[in-house]
Amino acid sequence: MSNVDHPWNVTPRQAVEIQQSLRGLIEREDRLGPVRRIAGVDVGFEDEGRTTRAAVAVLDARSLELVDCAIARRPTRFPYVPGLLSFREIPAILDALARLRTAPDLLLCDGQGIAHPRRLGIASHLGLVVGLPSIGVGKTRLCGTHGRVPERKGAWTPLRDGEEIIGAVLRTRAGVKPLYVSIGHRIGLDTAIEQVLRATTRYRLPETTRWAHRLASGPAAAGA
DNA sequence: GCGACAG
DNA sequence: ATCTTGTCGC
Repeated sequence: MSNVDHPWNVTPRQAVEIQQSLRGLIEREDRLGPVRRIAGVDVGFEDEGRTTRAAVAVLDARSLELVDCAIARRPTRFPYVPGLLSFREIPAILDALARLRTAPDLLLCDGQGIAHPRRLGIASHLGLVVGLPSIGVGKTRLCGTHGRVPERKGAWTPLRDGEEIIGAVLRTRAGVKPLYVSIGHRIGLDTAIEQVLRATTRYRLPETTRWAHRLASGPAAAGA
């Protein structure tokens, strides 16, 4: 479990420096064992943003049934800055992960993986810190360009930044806005797309994300 | 200088 | 992210 350790109580400027020092550690090819349990990770806010609530939902990769979950709250101490999302949300996510009783084999995060200006979006950063394979599943684009995506479910178009392919714009359901899938850590793009589709049933978002989102933004009673 | 800008 | 009801369409 090759973790990485660095401070979280930093300034936006220092955060950028940390990203530059970690980008080279991201592994863009498959390096994962059997994927039996997949986890959805998401964050919500309470008290007008003063409290960050992170949630993790572990699902059986085959049945997509919830097998474990955890929630954690902590005061918000980093602002929302495009490109620095991980510094705002990861601290609370680490608390939630520590509360799990069942370890997941793969992480699906809300937000980008390497489809990021410095190739270290929240999914990549989290995967690196916890030492687990991860995938970035964003609902909207942070950077990169792409052509139109065929309407059929499963169709996708590469997301590019110059000559580099930084992700895939994937249609998880016909007729709705596509998802931005990118390598997080220890997984190749093809496998990432495959895993996202495998976790998606009849909705636009994969079940992992739907579970994590309802746990992170649902009634305050959830998990309290 | 003028946009763009994950959650 | 969050504030918020109804409504158009398959």
